[in-house]
Amino acid sequence: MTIETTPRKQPRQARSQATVDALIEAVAQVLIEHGYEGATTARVAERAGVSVGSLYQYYPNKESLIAALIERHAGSFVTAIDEALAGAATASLEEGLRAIIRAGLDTHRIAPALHKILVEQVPRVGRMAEVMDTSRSVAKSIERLLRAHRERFPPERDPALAALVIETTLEALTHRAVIERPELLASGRMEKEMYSLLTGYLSSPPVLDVRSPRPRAGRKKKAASR
Amino acid sequence: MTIETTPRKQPRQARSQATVDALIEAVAQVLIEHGYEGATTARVAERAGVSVGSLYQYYPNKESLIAALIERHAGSFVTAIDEALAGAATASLEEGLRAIIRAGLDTHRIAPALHKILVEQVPRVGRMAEVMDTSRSVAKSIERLLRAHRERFPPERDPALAALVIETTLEALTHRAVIERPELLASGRMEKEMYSLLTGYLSSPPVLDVRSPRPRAGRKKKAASR
Amino acid sequence: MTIETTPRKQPRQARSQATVDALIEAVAQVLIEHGYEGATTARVAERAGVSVGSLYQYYPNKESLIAALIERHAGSFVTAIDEALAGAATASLEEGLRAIIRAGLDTHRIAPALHKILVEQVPRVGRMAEVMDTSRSVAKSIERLLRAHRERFPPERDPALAALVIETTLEALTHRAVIERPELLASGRMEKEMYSLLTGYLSSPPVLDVRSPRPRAGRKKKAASR
Amino acid sequence: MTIETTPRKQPRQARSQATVDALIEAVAQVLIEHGYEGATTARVAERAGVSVGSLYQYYPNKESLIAALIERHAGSFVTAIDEALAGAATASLEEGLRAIIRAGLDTHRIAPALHKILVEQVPRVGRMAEVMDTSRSVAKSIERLLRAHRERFPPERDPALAALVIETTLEALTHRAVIERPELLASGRMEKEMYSLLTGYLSSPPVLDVRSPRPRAGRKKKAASR
DNA sequence: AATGAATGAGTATTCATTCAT
DNA sequence: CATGAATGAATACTCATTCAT
Repeated sequence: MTIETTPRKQPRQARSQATVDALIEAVAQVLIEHGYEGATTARVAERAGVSVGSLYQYYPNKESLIAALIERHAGSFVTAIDEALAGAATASLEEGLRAIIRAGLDTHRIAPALHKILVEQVPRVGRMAEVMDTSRSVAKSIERLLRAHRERFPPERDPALAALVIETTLEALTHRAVIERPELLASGRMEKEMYSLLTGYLSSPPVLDVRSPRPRAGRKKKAASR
Repeated sequence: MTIETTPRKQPRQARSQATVDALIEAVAQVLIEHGYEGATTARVAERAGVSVGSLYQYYPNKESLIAALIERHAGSFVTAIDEALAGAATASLEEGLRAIIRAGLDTHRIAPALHKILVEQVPRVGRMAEVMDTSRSVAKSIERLLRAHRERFPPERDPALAALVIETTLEALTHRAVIERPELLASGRMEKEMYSLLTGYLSSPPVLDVRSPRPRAGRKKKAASR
Repeated sequence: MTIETTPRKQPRQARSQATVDALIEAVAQVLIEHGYEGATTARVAERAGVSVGSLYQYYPNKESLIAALIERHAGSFVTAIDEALAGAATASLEEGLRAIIRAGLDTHRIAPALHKILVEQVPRVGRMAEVMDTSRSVAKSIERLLRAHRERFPPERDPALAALVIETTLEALTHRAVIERPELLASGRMEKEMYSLLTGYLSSPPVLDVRSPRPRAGRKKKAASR
Repeated sequence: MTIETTPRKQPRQARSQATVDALIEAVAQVLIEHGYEGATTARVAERAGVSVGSLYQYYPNKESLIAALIERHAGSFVTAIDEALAGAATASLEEGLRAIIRAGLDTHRIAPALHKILVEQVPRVGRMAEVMDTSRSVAKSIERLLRAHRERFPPERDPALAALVIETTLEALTHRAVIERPELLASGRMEKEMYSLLTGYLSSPPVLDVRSPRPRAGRKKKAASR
């Protein structure tokens, strides 16, 4: 009696595909217009120009419908990152970081309103939690980038952890900018800050002990005072 | 005809105060156990050991009840940060950063499960959006810290923007750690990474132009290659 | 954000029409059995043999459902009056009056119990107030009748005012008879009194001054003493 | 287990009486301001400046409270009519009618807003039905007036029935004027129409048979053509 | 007597989901 | 395959009434 959350059928006919597309497009629109609470199946179906019955023909429940929408967006995001890295992989670490930053910002620039809703209102529960989690995949890509430039970091640096940190911060900054400070996106300032943050982070030596800072901890102070 | 979201009455009798406390405690528990959607007023009232009627005697609607819970938590967070900075204000920039990091992590360590729910499931809509927004206040505090050490940064650095970046990243990293990688918290590794991130960011010179990186951009490379 | 009170959708399938009919019939019955306060949507739906959901598929709220019932009755009443007058328009004033009286009584004879509830318990508020107000329309019809026989009245008589008086009194008398003295209806006595009241009223000269009746105000006394 | 609807105690102390008065005054105000549905016991108590508990000290339930209000108003109305007739009893029939008309209008002029609510919104159910029925008493008074001038009517005229008709029409016209056409009250026009209606009615001979009107029914036509 | 906190049955309304046509 | 009518469990919220203080 577990709830199905995967699409019900792989539409093979053109008409079916059109319906599926219309539905996804419709959820997006309805989500933007009415918010998560206001996104009823009836409204989505109506907006898609099909009947509720048809909606359920392709998606077993509301969750799966929204999941599909998210999946598509998340997917395009992951793809963008990967492509960016693929293109820049051979290049320098800096090129790679820039590529990631730009890919992230670009993807979010497409449908900021939708992203806002997705981030702010859609509950990260059940299937949705999984689907919304592009982080792991993106983090993996970043980790790969870092490992490709292993010689640039001291051996104490854990690439997986650094990748997690980078992914998390980039995502958070992108969302905040998209949602609250779009002008920082347009002007390119956010991009600069992100770049500065990442290069600073990666060049900064791993902290040995944060808890008991020795008064004259030479290295740390120096690093910070530069 | 706007919806009231502020508590309904200031309880004057001791009995009332107990009811209010029980309610807040109950929402927290129910939220953790049943998630946002499952947090019905009936359940909360039952858990609090009072009647639904009593719930509505003090909170005009479900939203205001949850908002009250959030407010309390958010409040304690902001307070913690401010106290941390107050204590460290006279000290070095580094002390200040450490204090902020630790205050953030400490606050979230108290009720990570609740925080998870709050962050992942509670829709940032209406009143909730406001109440959940501690960022602005915290960012202000951070900005103050940065300005107090203005001589440490090149003039191009905008303290307000830097504060926004710091606040955003710290919050995101804290949440991620709390939610997905508690062991990073326990081991203190996350704390180190955060510190490294911030010091690196602040010591890294503001990027002049990200878009057209000149092949042999001496300074940047150097900074990054450290 | 005003409350909708008009029916939600025009049923297109035969099944729908049946549901709508069943609902209207059900409200009437429930109203009679349980009174206005006892007429819950659940009860109505149950009596109609449909689910609450179906009720709300056709009526956006309880008010609109009851309004629909009233509208139907009121409509049939207005129609009856108009038909009565249409048929009697060419005839004498007396024929017209008789027709109106009878139409009113006849309509109310159909469902006196329902009328009782409607008159006594349904609050004349919002939409209901409008819908219940057949008076204006009926008064207009009466006015038309009076004007058609203008030569029968002294010029001081204001047909609009007279129509209002006639409409009001007929309605009140009908209701009272229906509710408290059904035997007066059955015996035809009420009909006679109404006729007598109207003809007396219309033949009586408009009073010139009620406030300071001169002791031997010839005309008035005479008129009254007849 | 029948519901009590009579006041709970006869207050003997001055303070009690003040509370009772305040409560009655408060229901009236609340009724006017918020309508019947909006007249909650809490609101009434608050407006009266006492606690809900106190309200229930004097009235066993909401119904009895409103009933008390109605009773007071109705009582003053009946009293007014009776006094009017007592004073005019010895005088002519016309004087009596005028006195009744005026008494009715005067009473309603005092608190038209409250009357509107009472008539339109308060459900005539249970105790309320009784209390609202001043008609019987007033009709009795009118009947007495008519009998006192028995010689003025043909023996076929049933004084009880005529009284019922008069009472009903006067009440209805008064309410309508109060509610919808206050200007007719102010100008005195309604008073004239009422007088005209009553004298016309009483002077018009009882109709013998309404159903088969003889084409040349001399008397009736004459009466009407006046 | 007075207070006002507490009660909880009761109600309107929504919306994901099903299924006969 | 599509439709949209029908379902009914679930939920927020109200308010008359009680009763401990």
